[in-house]
This record gives sequence, structure tokens and C-alpha cells, in this order.
Amino acid sequence: MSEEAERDRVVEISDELFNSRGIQSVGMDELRRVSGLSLKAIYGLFPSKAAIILAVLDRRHRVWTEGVTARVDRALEPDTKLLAIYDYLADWFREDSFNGCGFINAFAELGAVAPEVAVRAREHKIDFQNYVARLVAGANGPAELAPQLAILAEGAQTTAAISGNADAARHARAAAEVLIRAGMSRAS
Amino acid sequence: MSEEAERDRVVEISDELFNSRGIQSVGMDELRRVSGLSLKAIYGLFPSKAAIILAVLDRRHRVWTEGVTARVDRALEPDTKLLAIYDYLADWFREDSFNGCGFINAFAELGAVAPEVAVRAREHKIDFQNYVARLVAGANGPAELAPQLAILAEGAQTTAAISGNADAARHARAAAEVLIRAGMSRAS
DNA sequence: TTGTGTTGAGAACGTTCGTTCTCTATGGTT
DNA sequence: AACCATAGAGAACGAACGTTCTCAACACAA
Repeated sequence: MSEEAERDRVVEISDELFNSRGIQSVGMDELRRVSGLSLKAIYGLFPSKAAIILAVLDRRHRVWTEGVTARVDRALEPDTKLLAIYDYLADWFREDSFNGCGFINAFAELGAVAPEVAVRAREHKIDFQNYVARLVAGANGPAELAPQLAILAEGAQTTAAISGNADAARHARAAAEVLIRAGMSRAS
Repeated sequence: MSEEAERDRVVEISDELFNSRGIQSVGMDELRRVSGLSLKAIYGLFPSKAAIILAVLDRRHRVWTEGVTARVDRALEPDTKLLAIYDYLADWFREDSFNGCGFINAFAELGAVAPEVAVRAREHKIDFQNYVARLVAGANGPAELAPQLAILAEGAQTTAAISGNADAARHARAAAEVLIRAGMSRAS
């Protein structure tokens, strides 16, 4: 296995473990056991656990972005593209492994003591807000609609994570529909 | 100082420290140093750090509930009562010590490994949803409005925490206004 | 075959944490 | 003054963590 592939494998395994049990609760020894690599090999791929954490965040950003854009791209109309975000959330919430937004979790766990984690979380959220803003602009919606829709998505994620059921996506979608319709009628 | 007062003091100090730096990052030794009590005294008041964490969550629930109800009670009309929630959030977000919802943070940090923390977080959120539902009912709004408004409040909290600015409260309030108006017009 | 560099397995190290224990000083009671 | 219970200060303990080191096994070149 190439070094690149091994790195990806460690990051993927770390992502799953961090997601299910939190970052600080997962030790390097468990990473070694699950990955089948030696500690020496892992430390040959990454200089520290902190570097693995950041790599996991980068991966999460990529997976999230690809997932949501793929889902949005399938929708045909500008307004159904916006609603597709919440359909993506609904599917995500129903996965057994769903445990809340990894960035919110990482920020809550390490944001105050690991500035780089806070930065990645902030960048991830800003990136999503900008994406929503572009979709809103594409639908000729008013600028203030974008942060509102983003807040709905954020709220759905934490509500689904803590309550443990996926209804939040449905509620957020319904709210988004109302906001979009209201925004469009005012814009036209 | 009475034992009750000392207990409160430890919980209050722990709340502040946990809020600013996360739960796991704060050790018992720091609690000792800041509180001025001996470790022995602290362990006389609480059987373990886990018990302190739960006491902090209970305190957070009490403070939050009192704060938001006080703000809501100041509003006169049923629909402005609903909007008062977001005004309360706006004030909270602007506090220097604001670091996101303590329950979301605790859940993210410990929910997967400390079931009691997850239960408290869930109970807290359910309690808030029920509160919103009562306010919505008082305003003769449709039942589906309540979870939508709750999701807006959740999203505002995480967005404000990660982005570091209080605008999220304003956006959430504006969205809530639209949802409330739409809900009322359909109900009437 | 011999020598050499590399690697895996995991022991070891230094630190930190939650918790308990020791020891000393103190204050009240007789 | 003599005794005892109490409590503070922090050392000590066992466990767990991230990281590094040791050492034996192995692959491969000469």
C-alpha cells in the first residue's frame, strides 16, 4: 500500500472513531489497533495526533462539500436546489453513524484549546454560508435569505444530534420553504 | 460559608471554567486553585468530577430557563414573546464569555462516553422545545411552527459560537418573524 | 553467507489526570 | 495543659495519554 493510501486509511479510520466517540476519547493506541499499523508507521505518516485531527477535519470538509453539492446538483430549479440541502441532511441524519456535525463537535471539544481546530470549523461554516449565498443569488432571492437558511441547517444538525431523531431535517425544510417563498414574492 | 454555599461556588466556578476552556481541559487541580478550597474539601462536597459536571449542567439549565423566561415575560403580545427569545440570544451572544450553548458543547465533548451528559442535554433541549410549543399555542400558531422556531434558536447558537459574532441572532429573529407571520395568516 | 538498513511490535518514558492518603497545624473541650 | 477531632496543603498513586526507544526479525545487496 502506498504511503498516500495509508495516510488516507488512517484519516478515514480516525474520522469514524472521532465521530463515534469524540476526539479526546480515542487514543493513539486504538488508532494503531484498528488500522493495523504500528505506532512507528503512524508517526511516520503524521507528526502528531494534532496533525491527524486536522487531516480528519479536512476530509470531513471535502466529504460534506461533495455530498451536499452532488445532492443540490440533482435538483433542477433554483428553489428546489436550496431545499435539496435539507434532503441531504435528512439522509445524513438517518445514517446509523450520524453523531452531529463533526465541526461543531470538534469546535466544542477543542476549539478553546486548539486554535487551528477553531479556524477550520469557522472556515468550514463560512464556506457553507457562501455556498448557500450563491444558491440564493442563483434563485434571485434576497441576500438576507442565505444566512437564515444556513442557520436552519445548523440548527437541524444539532437538534438531530441531541434529540437522536431525523425529524429536524423535515422541520427545517418546511421552514426553509416558507422563507424562500416569502423572499421570492418580495423580490419579484 | 455554609456547605450549600460552597457547593454553589464550586459549581459556578466550574461552569465558568468549563465554558471557557471545555470540560476535559479543566483539571481538579485548577478547580482547587481557583476555588481556594482543598481537594479534600471539594471531594467532601462532590463525590467525583462527573458529579460536578452534572451539577454544572443543572445550573446551566436553571440559568438559561430563568433568563429566557424573564425576557419573554417582559414582552406583551404573544408573537413578540416568541421573538423575545431571539433578543435574549442576541444579548447572550454579545457577552464576552459567550462560547456557545453549554449543552451542545458538553454533548459534543462527552455525550458519546458519558450517557448522563447526553440525557441532560436531551432533556434540556426537549424542555426548551416544549416551552416554545406553549408560547406558539398561546399565540394560536400552528403546531409545526414550534420545532421550526426551536431549530432557528439552535442554529443561531452554534453559528454565533463558531463564527464569533452575534449577527446570527438577528438573522434568526428575522426568519422567525417571517415564519410567525406566515403561520398566523394560515391559522386565521 | 555476511553485512546493512528498515520495519513491526510493543516496552518505556514523561506527563497529566482523577482520586486518595499522609502529615501537620489548629481549635475547641475538659 | 492535655487531648482529640477536624481540615488544609499537597504528596502520592494508579491509570491513561502522546510520543519515543529498543530490539529482534527481515529484506536485500555484495
